[in-house]
Amino acid sequence: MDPALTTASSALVDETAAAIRARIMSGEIPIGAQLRQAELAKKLGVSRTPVREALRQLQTGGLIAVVPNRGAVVRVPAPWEVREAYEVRAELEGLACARAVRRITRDGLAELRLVNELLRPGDMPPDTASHAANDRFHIMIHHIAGNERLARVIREINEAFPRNVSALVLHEHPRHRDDNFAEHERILAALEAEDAETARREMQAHVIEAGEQLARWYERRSGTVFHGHGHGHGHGLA
Amino acid sequence: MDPALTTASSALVDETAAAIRARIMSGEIPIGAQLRQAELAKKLGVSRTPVREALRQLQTGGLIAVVPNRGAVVRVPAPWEVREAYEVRAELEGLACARAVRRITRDGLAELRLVNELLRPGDMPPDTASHAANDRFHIMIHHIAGNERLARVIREINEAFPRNVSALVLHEHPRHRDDNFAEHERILAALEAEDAETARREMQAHVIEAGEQLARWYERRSGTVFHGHGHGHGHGLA
DNA sequence: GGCCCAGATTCTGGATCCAATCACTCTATC
DNA sequence: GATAGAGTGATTGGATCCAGAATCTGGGCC
Repeated sequence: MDPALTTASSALVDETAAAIRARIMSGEIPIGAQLRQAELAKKLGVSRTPVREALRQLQTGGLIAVVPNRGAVVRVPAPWEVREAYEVRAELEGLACARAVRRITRDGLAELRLVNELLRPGDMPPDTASHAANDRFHIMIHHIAGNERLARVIREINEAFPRNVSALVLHEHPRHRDDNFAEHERILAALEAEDAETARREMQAHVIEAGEQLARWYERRSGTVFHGHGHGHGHGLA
Repeated sequence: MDPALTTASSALVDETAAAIRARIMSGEIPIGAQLRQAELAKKLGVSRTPVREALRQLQTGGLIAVVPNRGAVVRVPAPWEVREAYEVRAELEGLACARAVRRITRDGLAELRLVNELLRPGDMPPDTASHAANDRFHIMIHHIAGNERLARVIREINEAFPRNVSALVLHEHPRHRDDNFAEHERILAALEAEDAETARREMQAHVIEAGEQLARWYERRSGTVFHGHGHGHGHGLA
């Protein structure tokens, strides 16, 4: 990638941070769960020091919250936070799309279509693989846009919310998958037509819609689930 | 502010990070300088542990680069990095402006004008105070926009580049100050006219222009200065 | 029977210790 | 005289130690 932005660091902390982030993203460590340093250290086979620095990194990213003398917890996003973040993301993904129109090649467009075909309704059962394809569709556009900072900021926003929830939302109703696919198709059409403004608008609407679904999920969750009383129930680290 | 996004953490590391960041931002620690943990710890009156975690935080922000086993240095931004970052920032500040149009009050507008008056050409000599006023002008708009995530992302982008350089650029030529003031005036006019699209466009152009000036400064620097703070052939010293 | 206070346990956060890595220097050889 | 190599010094990174804070439990009191 880019040697300037790729802060290599000391490997161990970055690997530790990546490992913890992955477990949160996959839902293995659920939102609201306590992150005990000693437990993570033992599980990952390192001492507490790298774990502490890794947690600090994740805290900066906003994925977890560290309260003084009380440790770290996986943040439970409030619905308004999701809407705020996705409004920002929509603007940025719109920009990425507008830039991509001027830079995309025929091969790139074909590849993009290929990825989106994986999301065509009816083709496959709702699983995590199709959600990965969904991510890849967006990431490919960021790459085509050719602005590393832009891609990085979007990625940082996404990393503030566990992906398993997004996957859940995408698949909880067939309607969502159908809409998602159709929106992607409209974006592809605008890219092919080299219509930057339409591409931007379609992508913005697409992201806002996804954010709204996600926000509604968190709304339902806060309405139905007692978030609290988490005194050492299984932690889920296996 | 917001208890959810304000990751309070353990105070000491955050204070340490803020202190180091401030020294870099002010130019007291120049770009390219080595950041030795023991030295910083002694200077700040803490042990190396909080310093290490603070450096990790700053690394995540992109202000410094940490190379394994070789310590941290204040990053020297490449011109293309500045242009990339400011293109993203322009988009986001444009969004902030568009949102602000729909939310600003008469009092808010008056306050904004007052701050910008501090930047009127001829009123004061080029010093850091006027650059602080410049920052405040933008931050006030972010606040009025009422999207904390948006404000935070913009702030994070700004914190990737030392502010003293921005101040330097703003004042290195009277022309820059004049342009800067005039652009702010156009933004204010659009805000007062409740013309969201014009406000957005003016702010975008304003930020892009500032980014271009900053990028040019780094271009000149890399052309004239040995970057590497060269002890390359200095073995005969002392 | 419920509430409040005190002690003990657990965990985080700061400091210190030690090993490993890297840079720099001095020397020996070509 | 220049270059390659070994040795030494400095600095980072990982592990351990210790103190402070919070929580949980148990007992006493109302």
